[in-house]
Amino acid sequence: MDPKQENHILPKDIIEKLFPYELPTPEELEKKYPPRYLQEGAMVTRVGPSPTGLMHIGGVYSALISERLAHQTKGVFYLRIEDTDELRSKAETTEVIVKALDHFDIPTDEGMTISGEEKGKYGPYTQSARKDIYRSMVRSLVEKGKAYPCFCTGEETKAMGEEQMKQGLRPGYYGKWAKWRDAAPGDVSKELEKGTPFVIRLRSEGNFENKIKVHDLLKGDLELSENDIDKKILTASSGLPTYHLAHAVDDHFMGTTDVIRGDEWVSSVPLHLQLFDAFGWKAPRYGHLAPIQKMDGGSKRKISKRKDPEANAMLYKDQGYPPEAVVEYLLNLANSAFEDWRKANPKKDNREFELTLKGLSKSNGPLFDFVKLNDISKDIVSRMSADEIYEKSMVWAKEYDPKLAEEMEKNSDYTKSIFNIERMGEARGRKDIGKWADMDSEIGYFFDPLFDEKKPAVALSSYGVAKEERESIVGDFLETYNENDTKDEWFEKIKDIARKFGYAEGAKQYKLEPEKYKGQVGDVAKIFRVLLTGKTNTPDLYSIMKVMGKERVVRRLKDCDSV
RNA sequence: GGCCCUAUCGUCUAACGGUUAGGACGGAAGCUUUUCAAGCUUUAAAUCAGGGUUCGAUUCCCUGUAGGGUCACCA
Repeated sequence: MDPKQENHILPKDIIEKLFPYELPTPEELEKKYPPRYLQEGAMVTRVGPSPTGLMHIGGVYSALISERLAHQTKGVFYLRIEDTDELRSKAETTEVIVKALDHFDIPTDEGMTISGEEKGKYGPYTQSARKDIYRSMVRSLVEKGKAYPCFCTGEETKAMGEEQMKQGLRPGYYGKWAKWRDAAPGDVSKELEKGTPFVIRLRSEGNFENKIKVHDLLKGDLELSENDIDKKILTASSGLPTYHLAHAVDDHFMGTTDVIRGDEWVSSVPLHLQLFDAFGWKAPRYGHLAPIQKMDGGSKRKISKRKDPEANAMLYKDQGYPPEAVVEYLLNLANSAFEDWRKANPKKDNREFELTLKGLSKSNGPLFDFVKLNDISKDIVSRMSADEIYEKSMVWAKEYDPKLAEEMEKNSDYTKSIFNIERMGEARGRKDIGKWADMDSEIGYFFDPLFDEKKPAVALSSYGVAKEERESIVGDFLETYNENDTKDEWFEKIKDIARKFGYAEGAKQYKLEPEKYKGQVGDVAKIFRVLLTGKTNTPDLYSIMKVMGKERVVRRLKDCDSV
């Protein structure tokens, strides 16, 4: 042992008082959590959210990347609940996290499950249940003189930081500011006697002037200063570790090989390396992800749990985005080659896309783009069958739009034929529904009770046609309307009406000689469309009439008198 | 403010030091037996600025500028 360090080792009896617990020894822990036997190249990754009641979309993003990397290499992906913040953690909200991962189909091999039980041999997977492990490891550090107790109060350290700032110094517990670093054992005893609360700090041997080279999986080679701050690693009274210690201890005993985490940890890497080194462990590889950002006023900023609803992963469920749409959007952010892959393999499961470390984009923080998400989502829905849409949207509607769900359920065959419009026999359907929350506006009018609610909107729609003319047009149509007409026959009748009332029978003729006509056949069709649906943009009108059935069509058209 | 990282169309991003700087979303235009959507065709749109190094720089170096991160607690 380094003789210099030996001088700082506290007497045994003091260490006993520091840790008056029955604790496992590090050797016992090593035995209990042996190395994992995995094939060469297998990655062990994890996601470590804190249970604050919300799952952040960024958490889903890093979980997704971690999960894909692990499973593509036949490794292990696990969930660890990081609830070491007593004030903010709410135990019951672990469920939120588990459900979110389940919703986005990000399967975990170990950790808390949806049934509320833990699986895996490296548990417990909740940090608050691992206090003895942290205490044991911190004690071993103290025994080696690599950590020590500090009795400063929060106010004291705060005041110290302010003083340092005032003097233009780097704030932090280091150098001569590290009051308890070399305290005499007697002073320590005295405080212990008094029962002064204390924390354990790492005795840093680093020098801020020294640079270390770190290879980041995502950012490449980085040059960082050594850590010289005696960081707090354990709150003695609660036995709870700080993130830093918990990270080192847990990721070591749980066998993590690759840590994918947020950007905000980059500057802590030297500390973490120091910690692994102090324990004599091999550090994992690190990959730091830039945060997803949004535009706020004129500048970019990280999307925040508190201010931005879109930060909440469950928002996307509430809105009825198919989970795979969100996943594919995130995959695309992670690696833009995904887009090309998807184009080349429209039908494949996105799991077949290989997310390589090399391909991960070195983004500096992408802006969340809802327009793009919508496009991806519409594409995914357009590839679903009518039955699939029915099933999935039903699950959503039951929770979020009971009225719509009721109608859909009562009229299931009718609803499916609605979804089949411009979908039957096509490779892909209309690209109009992006999220289930769109359903009410996109197809709600098919159901009489929902259509009735929209009537005021129908009345407001401008037809561009005088009421009398509109009524004669509708009257003419009803005289010859036969619901068994083929599309061509049906369209001929519409054209007849158009001609009769002075409209061009096609857009082309109208464009050639606009002065000769009142409008074109599309304007005539629009009258029927608005009367039937309350909208100016809908799927193919002929199909709509077919699906609605004669009775409903006639009723709604006749209704035009009252509109 | 110190330190670290980053800088390509509006957005997400490609491009061994040699490309007409590519793609996607969005925009615009056109085509299509009715609207809307899709589809197809076309199109506008970018290397932050200034200095180097080099035959040649989006790419390497320096400076500036801008953005992000971090520096008390929390994770």
